[in-house]
Amino acid sequence: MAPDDTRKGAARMRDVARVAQVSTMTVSRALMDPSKVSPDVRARVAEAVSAVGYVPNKVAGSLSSSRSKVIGLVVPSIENSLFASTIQGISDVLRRHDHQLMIADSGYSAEDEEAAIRAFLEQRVAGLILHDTTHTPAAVSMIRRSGVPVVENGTLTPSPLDMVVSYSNHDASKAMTQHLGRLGYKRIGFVSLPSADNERSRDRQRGYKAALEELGHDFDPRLMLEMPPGLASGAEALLRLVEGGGHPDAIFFAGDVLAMGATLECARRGWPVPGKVAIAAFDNFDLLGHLVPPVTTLRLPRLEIGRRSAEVLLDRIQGRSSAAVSVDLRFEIIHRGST
Amino acid sequence: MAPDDTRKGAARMRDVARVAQVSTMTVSRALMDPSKVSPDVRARVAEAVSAVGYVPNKVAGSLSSSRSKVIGLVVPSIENSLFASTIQGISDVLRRHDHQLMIADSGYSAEDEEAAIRAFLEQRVAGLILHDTTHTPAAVSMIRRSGVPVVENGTLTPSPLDMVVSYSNHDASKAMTQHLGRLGYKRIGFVSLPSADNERSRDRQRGYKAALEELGHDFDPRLMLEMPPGLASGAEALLRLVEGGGHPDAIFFAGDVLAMGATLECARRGWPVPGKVAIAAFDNFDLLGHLVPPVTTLRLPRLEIGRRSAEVLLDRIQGRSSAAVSVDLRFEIIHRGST
DNA sequence: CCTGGAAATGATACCGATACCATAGACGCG
DNA sequence: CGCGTCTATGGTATCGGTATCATTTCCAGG
Repeated sequence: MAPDDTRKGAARMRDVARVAQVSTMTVSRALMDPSKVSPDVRARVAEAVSAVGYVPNKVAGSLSSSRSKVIGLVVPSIENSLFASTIQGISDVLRRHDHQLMIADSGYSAEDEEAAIRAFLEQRVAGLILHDTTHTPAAVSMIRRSGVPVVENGTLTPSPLDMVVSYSNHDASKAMTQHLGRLGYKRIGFVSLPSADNERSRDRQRGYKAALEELGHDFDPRLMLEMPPGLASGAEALLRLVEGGGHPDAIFFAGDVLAMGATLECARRGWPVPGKVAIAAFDNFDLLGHLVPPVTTLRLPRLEIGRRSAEVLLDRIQGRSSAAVSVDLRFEIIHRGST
Repeated sequence: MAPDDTRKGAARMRDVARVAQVSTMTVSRALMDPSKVSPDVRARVAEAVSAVGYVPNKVAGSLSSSRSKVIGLVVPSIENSLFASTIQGISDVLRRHDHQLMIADSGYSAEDEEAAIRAFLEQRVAGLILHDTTHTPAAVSMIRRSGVPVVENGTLTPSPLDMVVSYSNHDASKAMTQHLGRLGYKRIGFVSLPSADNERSRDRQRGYKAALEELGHDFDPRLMLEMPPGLASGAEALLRLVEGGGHPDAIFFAGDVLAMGATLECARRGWPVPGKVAIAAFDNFDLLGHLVPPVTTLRLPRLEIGRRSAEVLLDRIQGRSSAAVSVDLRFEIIHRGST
């Protein structure tokens, strides 16, 4: 059967070429870099493209040019809304630069992260953004061999794979603890997520202890707790610390939505905040500002982390930079009624 | 220069083939369908793969086989945590089936949705999941011509592009309104998102009116409002309705976090809920159950929508189904203290 | 012992673009 | 007027796999 216009399936570049009466090479140029083609031809190609309903095949394009416009992102959990802002920031920048975003979640497991990374490398992504800063050895070696640029953004790790964009969890935690100290609180409790596989969590704990030391407070293990994330978990942590013999006059919740759960629990019990106990949070959910009382927290540059991650990655990909990059973004304390 | 083991760049299948002393075709088979090669060869190939650090190139594979394992998802906003559960559900199922997820957001604009769809089709995705049910004509025609299977899941639209997985916004809205009626509320207010480009919002409005009719209540335009999403917006809606002459004794907030903003505003003002006004919500943020008072809301199958969307899409892609699919998922009313 | 067919493997074309180099014409300048 | 140079365009190899068909080997069954 001779090829004709009625063939099934998507139109290919050669169909456009035939209609426009030029070679495929010229069509390719007309689409990639119109300045290299005469206005006349450019118009004929444009016409032919819409006539045949041509949708370029980037798979073939990527293979041929060994370039891709896809970025792979691995977050611990998609459902956790804390990451949503960062993802949005990445997405915004990528869209502006005509790149695509692939997402996978590791479920907080380094093995699943490795699998996700492998899948992305198989897709020959142009770059990777990883939230976590701890990886399996296999993942590290795959990434190294592939030569793909990487941005990590969970915390300002001292030994990055490649580039880092984050804020310092240590400094933020320390700053908030000192803030509480300066407000006159003497027995400052601290609740974080489990630190076992979580460098961020460890950084926050170290920051807390560093601040206590500078404040001249003794560290009291009865005032420190690790809890899984969640509203109920925050409420439970509150009760355990308040009734646990440590007699806290303030508690700093450095983990996902824990502070919210604790504040709501106080409301349910009618405990005055900060009368009974002061509460400070780590995450900047806007909701915290609307609770009664509004909760003191940190403003973390989550959207900015996403944006900058995408930007430094694109810079590297497009050869505008080659140096090691480490971007330390600012955080800020938002003082509110709860402390 | 003769090819040798020290060449730069990623190892290719032919490198594996050389080391394993077989043809590339055999390597391909050993990786794709091990049952088609002898155990001996299978072992040699496996060894060679790790020896050279081979990472298959799916770009080349997709081009050659004209199959892909990438699914494209377009949501109105990534940052909006309501979609996060759905995305998580999709991601979970895709991971189990060895597929990848590409995400784009439309920023609630049909034009941007079209651009995202075009980009996905250029990547030759195997399937599309779209949250919205209204699309530009160009988007519709591109999708049709491409033959790519599509799932829409914003609402149970009567005229889907292809497959639908959702719950009925109309029925859910009606059910909640009737619930309020049965509780004895006589002047039920209703706040939704702008309906102009939003079929979901329109469905909810129609459900509200249908319920009023069945309850024998007259529709009072002073009791109905459209507001943009957001906490502050919910607070404002509350004030406008309460002080607007409609004298509501209950308000049903059928839009993102509006109910939360309203409930928190009541707390700030010391208005008893439901003494001053009862409040019901549409979205099932778990937070709503922890407010004081806990807020009556709907349990919507967000995670399930994601899972089922991915499942029906994969079924179609893998040829296990071809019929039109419309999955109507259940919702549920969670009665709490606010009503 | 011959033959048919299944199992294992290989040779080669091809997927749909882009890279690279060649070529034809136009134009400027000594 | 000849030559170099630049612009616009095309021919062809190639990216790294998979599809298809051919080939070889081996064994069962008559």
